[in-house]
Amino acid sequence: MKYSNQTRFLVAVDCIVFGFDGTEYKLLLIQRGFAPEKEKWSLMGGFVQPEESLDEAASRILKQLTGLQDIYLEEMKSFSKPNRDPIERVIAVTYVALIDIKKYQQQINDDFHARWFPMKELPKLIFDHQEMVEIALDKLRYKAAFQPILFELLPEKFTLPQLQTMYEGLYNTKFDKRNFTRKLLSTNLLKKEKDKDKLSSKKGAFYYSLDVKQYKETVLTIQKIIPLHEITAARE
Amino acid sequence: MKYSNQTRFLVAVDCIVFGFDGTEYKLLLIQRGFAPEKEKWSLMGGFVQPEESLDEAASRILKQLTGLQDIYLEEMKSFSKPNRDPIERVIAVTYVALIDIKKYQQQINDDFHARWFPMKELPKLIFDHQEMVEIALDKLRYKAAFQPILFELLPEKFTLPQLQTMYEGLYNTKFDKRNFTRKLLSTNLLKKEKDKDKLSSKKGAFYYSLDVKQYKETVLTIQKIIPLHEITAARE
DNA sequence: ATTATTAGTGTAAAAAATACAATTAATTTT
DNA sequence: AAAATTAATTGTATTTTTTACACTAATAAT
Repeated sequence: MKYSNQTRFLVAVDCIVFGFDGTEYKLLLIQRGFAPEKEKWSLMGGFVQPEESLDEAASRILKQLTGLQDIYLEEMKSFSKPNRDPIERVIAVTYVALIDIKKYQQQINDDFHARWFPMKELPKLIFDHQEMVEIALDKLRYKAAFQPILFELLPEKFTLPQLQTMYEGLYNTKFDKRNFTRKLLSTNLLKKEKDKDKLSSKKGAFYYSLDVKQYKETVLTIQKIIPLHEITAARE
Repeated sequence: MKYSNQTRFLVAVDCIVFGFDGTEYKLLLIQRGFAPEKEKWSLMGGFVQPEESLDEAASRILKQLTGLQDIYLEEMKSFSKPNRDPIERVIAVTYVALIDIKKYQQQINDDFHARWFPMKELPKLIFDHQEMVEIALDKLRYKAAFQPILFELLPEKFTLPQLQTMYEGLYNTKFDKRNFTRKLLSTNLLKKEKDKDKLSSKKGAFYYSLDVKQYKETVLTIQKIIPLHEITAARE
């Protein structure tokens, strides 16, 4: 027994993978391996398979691309204009992933020709992928203003100046460092380590790490991390 | 030219339609007209058609159900477990709509047997529709804490006590009325009318209306309407 | 030893949020 | 007509949060 007389569609998942290298935000792109638009830069995506949910499809695709599992991954929005793919109608559901660039290993499988691009130097992307990235970035700004999700971008140990650079980069602004660190420390998510990062200054900056227990308790809690007027454009 | 060897799927849109009658929140449900689960209560949904986007499909479905156009409607989340529909795999994308109950006309087409149910007296719903509603409600709580979207639920003219009841109902709490009205008036979204609603009290409460110009400028702006500790669960 | 560079820190003022209760307007009852 | 009832309306003082602002500390390079 089936639903008869209804059209069936190709459904794809496209992953918008953001990274942060301590200085700037980057986006992970691949060179598309098949026509149309072969060799053009593209988000990592793939067709949904018969026995997997969309979440599972997104995890599978991300694992293929990065070799990583258990990374931050969240459904964002569907893209479904009938002619968005010139070959055939494809309904795309996008997912946003946040990963620590340093954890990323160019995988077993280098078939994808994946590359990190600084957000300010993105190449032309296929189809509506540019729009997907823009919306994803806006939503990330919105979300990160209330929930401490940007920690997903950081390595185990990071410094307060790195943390601040990360937030300043997302909102394209400068924060006063006394007020910023006071705010972030007041979340109780940070544990001060004993050693310092000496790479970026003579004095060296103490490392901090995420208090994972606190984080798990708090990540779903709403906090005002960033002044609301910094959030400008699209949002959920 | 087509993408060969890929499985195609039925894609449906399901609409979670919230209303508020001045006292309590309600959900618009229909009795499903075909098997399986014929006659059971269900969200209003339908299959995506070949030449429409998902947004267009949602608008079409909502128009069929309510007779209304140009109502608040936003994509929420996909639901895609392979066996969520016992007949055949269907990937559902949900939309949330907010409508003024008083504008709703039981349509030309009464075929759907649509009915408003108080949120606290929902019947058993088919498939995963109950989960959809729960998630939608959580996301509405989140969103309404920052953007003045609940006005979509109100008629042209409403009173401050009604407004407060609406917010208190969503967050299942009580607000101090001096503080609450001060907060809402400070948004500059409200215009005081000359007449009063005499239905719910002897003294009568002045009507207010939405300043539509201000609203259009402000609706995408983030404001802290509700204390953050009132927001508990799911969010975008 | 001096210089250069970035990390780290405290306080006062302003703004926002909260706690709190008496008065007013109109209808209903006596 | 007076009294009682009911819900709407209104202000202030206190606490909390946010903002503005500048000097000292540590180390490497010269």
